[in-house]
Amino acid sequence: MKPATQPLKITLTFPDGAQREFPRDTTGLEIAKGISPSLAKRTVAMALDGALVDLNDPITEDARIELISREDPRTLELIRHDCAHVLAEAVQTLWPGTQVTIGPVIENGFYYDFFRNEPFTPEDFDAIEKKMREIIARDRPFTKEVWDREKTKQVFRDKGEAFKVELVDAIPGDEPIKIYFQGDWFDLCRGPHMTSTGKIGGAFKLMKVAGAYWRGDSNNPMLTRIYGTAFAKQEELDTYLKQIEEAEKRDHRRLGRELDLFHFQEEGPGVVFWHPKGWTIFQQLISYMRRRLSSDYSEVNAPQILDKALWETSGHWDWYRENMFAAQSAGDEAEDKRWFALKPMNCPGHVQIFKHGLKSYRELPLRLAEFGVVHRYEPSGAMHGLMRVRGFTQDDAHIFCTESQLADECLKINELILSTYADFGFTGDLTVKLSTRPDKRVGTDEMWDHAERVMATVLQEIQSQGSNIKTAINPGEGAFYGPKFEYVLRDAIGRDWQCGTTQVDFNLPERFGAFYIDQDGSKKAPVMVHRAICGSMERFIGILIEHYAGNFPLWLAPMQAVVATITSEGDEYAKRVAAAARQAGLRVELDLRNEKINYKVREHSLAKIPALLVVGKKEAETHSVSVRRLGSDGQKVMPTTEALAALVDEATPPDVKRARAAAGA
RNA sequence: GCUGCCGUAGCUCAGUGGUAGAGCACUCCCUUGGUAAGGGAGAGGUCGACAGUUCAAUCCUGUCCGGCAGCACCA
Repeated sequence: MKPATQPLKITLTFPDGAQREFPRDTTGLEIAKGISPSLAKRTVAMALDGALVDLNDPITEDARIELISREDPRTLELIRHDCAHVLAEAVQTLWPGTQVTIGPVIENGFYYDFFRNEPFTPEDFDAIEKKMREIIARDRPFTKEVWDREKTKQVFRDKGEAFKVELVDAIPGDEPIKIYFQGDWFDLCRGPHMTSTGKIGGAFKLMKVAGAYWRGDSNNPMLTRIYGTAFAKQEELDTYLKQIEEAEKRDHRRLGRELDLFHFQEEGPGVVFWHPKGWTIFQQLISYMRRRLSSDYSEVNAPQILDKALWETSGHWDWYRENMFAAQSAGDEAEDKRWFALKPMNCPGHVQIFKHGLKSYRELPLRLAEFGVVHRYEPSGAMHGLMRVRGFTQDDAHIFCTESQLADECLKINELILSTYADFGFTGDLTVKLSTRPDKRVGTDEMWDHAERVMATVLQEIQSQGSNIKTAINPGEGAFYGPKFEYVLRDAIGRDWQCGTTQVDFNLPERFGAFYIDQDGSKKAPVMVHRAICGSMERFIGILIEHYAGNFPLWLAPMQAVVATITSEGDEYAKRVAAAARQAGLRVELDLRNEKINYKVREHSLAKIPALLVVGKKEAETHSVSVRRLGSDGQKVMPTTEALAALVDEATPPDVKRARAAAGA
C-alpha cells in the first residue's frame, strides 16, 4: 500500500548493510558521485533490490542498492545487450534502409534480426565490426526517454520501421514505451543499458548469419539474423572461442567417421548405416536396457508396416500423416493396391497385442516393451546426424494399467529413467517438463483435465525427490493423444538433450476398443502410458559419443583392447593373449602388422582404443603384457592374468556390478 | 519446409572454359623397429544428378538431390 503522499526522502541500504537517506528521485549516478568520482566512473549500472536498472534512473522508493561495475558478472548481459544495439546502428549506418526488429541477449552472446532484401554474408562482418568499434570508441551515453505510444508508432512509421510499429502494439497498455538513445541512433527497448557505448569494450565478435522467422512463426517473413558474442575481457572471449573448437572436435558426426562407427549417404537421407563398431555400442546399449527391464516388462515385437485403416483408427492418419511414410506394392499388375504405412510409433501395435485375448484386471499393470524401429518423415532441415533421423529405434514401452495405478507407474518410470542416466554418467542438472494439451488433439476436455491433474501431482512428487531435478511446464506441447513428461539431461559440456518421455494416454485404448474385465465383471478401458528412457537409441548414442568425446567407458567401448606386437617374434604369444582375453569376454583385436610400435600406438590411440596390450620378447618370456591406457603417457608391465582380470572387472556394466553387490550382500 | 552457404579420390582439401591434382588412408616391396607417423612403388575420380549456353563444361546458367548453420518442427 502506497501512502497517499509520496515521502520526500528514501532510505537506501548498501551491500555492507549501511543505510543512508537520500532525496527522492536521486539517481544512482548521483549517489556514486557523492561517494567518489572514481567510483562514479567505474559504475555502469545499479541493482535495486537485486534487479538491474539504468544507473541514471531516479530512485523512487526505499531499496537495497548495489552499484555495479563493469567487472561484475551481472554486467555481462548488459555488455551483450549494448553490443546488440551497436550492431544494429552499425548495420543501419552501412546499409541505410535496413529495418531493425529485435536484438536480445542469448545464452552465449546476442543476436539482432534485420529485414533487408539483400541478405548479409559473413564477408560483411569485417566492415560491420569496424563500424561497431567506431561507435564504441565514440563513447556516447545511453539515454532513456519514455515516449507516448502513438508518437512512438508515428516516429517508427515515418522511419519506415514497420516491424518496430508492430512491436509497440505488442507492448501491454500499462507498460511505458522506452526508447534508448546512443548519440543520434535510438531503439525501442526494455533496457537496462550501461552508461555509454564505450563501456562495451573490444572483446566482441560476430559469429554467423542465419535466417529466422519474424516472431518465430514460419508463416511470417524471414529475417536475417546476425549472431555475435561479447565478453568483459578479451581472454574470456578467447576461452569461449576455444571451447567452441573443442565442442566441434567432439561432434558425433565427426567422431562417427573418425572412429568408424556409422555413415550416412545420399540415397538414405536421415537413415543410418551402422558399421561394426557403432553397432557394437548399439547392442551394448540394448543389452543394458534389456537387463534393466527384465523384472517388470515383457518384450514384444510388432510389425513394421500395417494397413492404413489401422492408422485411421489410431488417429495417426488424421493427425500425423505429414510425418508418415506410406507404401504400396510397386508391381504394376498387382490388383491389390492397399495402402500401408510404416509405423511412426509403436503404440497401435502394442494395443493390438493387448487386445489379443481377454485381459483381466489381475494382469494389470501389463508392461509391453519393444526396441521398436519407427520411421518419421522429418522436415529436411531438421535432420542432424544421429540426433534427428527419419528411421530410429525407440526403447519404447506401453503400460496398460488402471487409473489408480497410474501415478505409481509414472513414478516407477521416473526411477528407471534417473538411474539409467546416472549409469551413463549424466550427473548434471536434469529437467522434467510437463507438456500440456496442444491445439491439435483428440479426446474430450474432461479427459485432458483429468490426465493433466494426475501428471501435475506426479511432477510435484518427482520434484520433491531429487535435488538436481528442475521441473517446468510446457503449455500446449503435449502429444495429440495426451500430456507428457519430457526428461532433458545435461551432457559433459553443458548442453541439454531431451531423451526420456512419459506420456499418459486416455484415448488410444478406447479408439481401438481395448478393455479388461474388472473385479465386478464389467469391461473397462485401461489407461495407457507410453514411455521411453533413451528416447531414440540413435540419438542417445549420438549424445554418448559427444558426452564421452569418443572415449567410451570400457563396458561400452566397441573395441576394448588391442594386442599389439613389437616384432613378429611376439606373434604366437600375442595370439594366446588375445585368445585368453576373448575367452574372458573382452572385445579385443590382434595387431600383428609389420609396423613399428610407435606407429601402432599412434594409430590405436587415435582410434581411441581404451587399452593397448603390447607384447614383445620380454613379455612372452614372463607371461606378462605391457598395458598402455588411452589418455596416459606411460605403460605398465603386468602379469597377463592380472591385467585381463582388471579389464574384465572394469568392463562389467554398472547395473551388473550393482546386481552382484546386492546378491553378495 | 524457410533463409544463406556448400557438394572434386574413403577422409581433408588444391585447381582449370580444352574431360584433373596433393597429403593421409588403401595395395605391393624393403624395413623386425620397445610405446603417438621408417622408406619406396602402385592403384583409386563419367569433378552430386539432369537439362541449357558453347566448337568444347568439372568450371557459366537453371532445375533437382544431398549436406552445413540458424529458424520452424521434434525422439
